[in-house]
Amino acid sequence: MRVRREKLSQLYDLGANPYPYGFDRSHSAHEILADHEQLLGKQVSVAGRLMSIRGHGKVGFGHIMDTSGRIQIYVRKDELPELDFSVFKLSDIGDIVGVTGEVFITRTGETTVKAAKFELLSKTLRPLPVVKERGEGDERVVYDQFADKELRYRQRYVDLVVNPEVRNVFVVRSRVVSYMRQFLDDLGFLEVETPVLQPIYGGASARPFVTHHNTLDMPLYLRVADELYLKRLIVGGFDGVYEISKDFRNEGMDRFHNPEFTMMEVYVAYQDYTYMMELVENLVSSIAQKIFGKTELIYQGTEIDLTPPWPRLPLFQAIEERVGINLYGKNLADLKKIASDLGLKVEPFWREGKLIDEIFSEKVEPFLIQPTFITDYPVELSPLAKRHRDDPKLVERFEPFMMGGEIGNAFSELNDPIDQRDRFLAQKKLLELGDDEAQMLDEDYLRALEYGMPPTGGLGIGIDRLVMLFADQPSIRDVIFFPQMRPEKPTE
RNA sequence: GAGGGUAUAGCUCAGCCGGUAGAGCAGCGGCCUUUUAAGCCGUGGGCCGAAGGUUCGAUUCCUUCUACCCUCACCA
Repeated sequence: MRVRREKLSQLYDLGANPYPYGFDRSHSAHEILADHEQLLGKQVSVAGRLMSIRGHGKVGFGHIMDTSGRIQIYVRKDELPELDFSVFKLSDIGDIVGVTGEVFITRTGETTVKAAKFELLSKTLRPLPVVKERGEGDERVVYDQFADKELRYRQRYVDLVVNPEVRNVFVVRSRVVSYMRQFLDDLGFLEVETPVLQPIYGGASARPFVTHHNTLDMPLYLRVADELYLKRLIVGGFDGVYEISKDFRNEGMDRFHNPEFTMMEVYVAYQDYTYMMELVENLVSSIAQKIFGKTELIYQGTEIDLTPPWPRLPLFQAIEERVGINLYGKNLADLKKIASDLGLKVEPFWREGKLIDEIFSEKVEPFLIQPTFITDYPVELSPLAKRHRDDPKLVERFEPFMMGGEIGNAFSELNDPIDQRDRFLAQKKLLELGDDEAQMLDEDYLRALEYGMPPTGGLGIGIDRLVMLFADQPSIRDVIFFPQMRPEKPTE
């Protein structure tokens, strides 16, 4: 770094401005490579980060990288102003530069810009980890990777510069969200925003983050879900609303969980959960269609076929197929015995719903690789879902599973205010029993339901997990720019 | 929370059975007017994660701590 600062003052001495105000680009690197036949001999301007330098005395080569890709540049002492050549000589890998000159093809056949002007656009003071590559495609060997995962997550800006495939993950992420938005807009749904800071949290079983508002002198919770506010908007008369936003859950972190994560929730009046199933499979498969041009993809070496319709499998049937026991109607003692016979560590305070859920997550979920809707959950697991039309012990709920994990949650929304109050009261009991994830009773939400909510289908989809699928990434940290980390130790 | 792993140069890593460190790349200086992991010559660079212990002597063995990674648990 000291050396770079010296170079900086040398640049000032030469009369060069290491931090100018702009640069007019005529082409991106990719455009020049793609159009090189038309552009041969023509003047172009490109700008980007200098990723390699090969000096040869009075000549030099280098590659500059912009968002679109890399292009080689060629600098000859006798073909550009003396100042520019001196500036080139003082350049380091990582510097941001602009080059103007004509396109030609080198002896070795690479399309290259021969500099008539070489301008420094921003001098770097920290050395960039240098990645060198040799070969193409499968033969490609990368040297000196910026490989330390911790550093890559902490200094994502460096990761993005040095590891181009990382940038692509986030391009995919952006496209997934944008196609999703387009899909929902095309259905005529309204994108809305609801409070992140909530006096009462609800809509999911999860521990919240708590904060405090000074003026009102009251605790506020960061939302764990958007659900209850979006349904208030359905009460208010919108036929379809959706929100794409961050939710916050004060829970553990692993490759499927980050304390803040992105959720899409959509609510549609006059529809039920069967409509939402079709919506999910059409939404996901159409995103695949737009990204890959087909509805199959490879995730971590396994082919996943997203072509609708996806199988619908009732929860109890799914368990029975895997475990060989039908858990429906079993009492608490039976369930405990079955669970421990299956090798699960049973906690004494678990109730029927929790036991069924545990058996399912342990024995069935990991095997749900291909997209599958698991349907019809026990009522005690789902305080906001409407009872099943054929069986009051179940609710009309489904979760889409794939890659051995859940990517969403949906139901026919409970709009009976009296039943809803009873469910809240049951949750309250759980809360008192020590279940710190049980939901709070929300009087205002009940009041909204008492004003009448139409039959409604609702759905939440975990965007991060969907992006993991589409970008073929093994961890949620790989699809979040700045995943949560412990604070850095104050060094330096 | 439990178990395992890792921590050595800017980066990636080597360093056996204890004798205070090495490679490639990057850096710096030089030569080189079509190179592409450019080449050639030269050169600087390390509190071997922290603290303690064993020992004549610790990067190496032991303990503790810290950070990160992985697996499990928790968390749908």
